[in-house]
Amino acid sequence: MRIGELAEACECSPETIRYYEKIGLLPSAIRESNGYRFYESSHRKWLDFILRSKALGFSQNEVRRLTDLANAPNSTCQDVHELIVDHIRDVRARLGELKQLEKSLLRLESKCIDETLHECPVIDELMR
Amino acid sequence: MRIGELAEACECSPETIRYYEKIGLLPSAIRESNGYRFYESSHRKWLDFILRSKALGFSQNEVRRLTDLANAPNSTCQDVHELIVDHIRDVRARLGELKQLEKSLLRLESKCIDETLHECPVIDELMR
DNA sequence: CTAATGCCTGTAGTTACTACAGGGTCAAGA
DNA sequence: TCTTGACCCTGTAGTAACTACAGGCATTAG
Repeated sequence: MRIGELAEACECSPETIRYYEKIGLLPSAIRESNGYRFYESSHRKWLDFILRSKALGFSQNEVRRLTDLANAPNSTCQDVHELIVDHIRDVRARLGELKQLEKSLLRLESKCIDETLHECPVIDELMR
Repeated sequence: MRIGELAEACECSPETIRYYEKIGLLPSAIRESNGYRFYESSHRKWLDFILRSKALGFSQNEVRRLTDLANAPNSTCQDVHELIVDHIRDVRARLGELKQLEKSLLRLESKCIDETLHECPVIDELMR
């Protein structure tokens, strides 16, 4: 299949596919005689793998490590486990920050009532 | 004070200050005869305002809207309130996504046990 | 006098793409 | 036969929000 079909099948854009190839995340496509990229089902699997990993919040770098692990015959499941545990820690850290943020914002919001700006308590507090 | 002092006082880098000036978020500094930037306490207040807003997760664009509101004499506190409510909605959306992510990752992680990669259930699932 | 700071401008790099510009390819319709 | 439209190609620039130089003055302490 060509890039447009693959893009539709995986629900991403052709630009994204070309980009992943360029940065070496996706193996290069074979070329038709006219220069068009040609893909087989293995490419689709690979791209799906990448997109699913991204959907789980893994960065490009982490996805690269995952694909490397998937390809290395002498790596262990333990390595994958570590990657996931690290990532869960990151996600939890971000969750904590966001919860804190939500609390601060709610406190700020509760101070905000319909008045003229000159007495706006939010601006006052931010300005201190 | 000079840029280094201001940076220390506000706990950010001189580069960040120059950057904020460049994009028009922070009013331009007066220059000493040698070309060095010179700041007064009003600049410090302004920079603090920006940094506090950022700490609350507001984007540059939102911070700009906040500073505009703080400067416009005929705007109402209602406008500020709207900005905050919008932002709270964003934060909550991100919180929801992250929680979902955490759940998926934990499910994945629970499948991961110490085995050789050939049977790694995580890779299998991502590859499908 | 010189070395160490601190300051200046301007550019490039970061992440993960997206959006062109300017061109080639190919099948179907007038 | 010609042209129109839908694809495809490469390469570059833009996004957010900075950070990190490179290359060069200014000032001050020893």
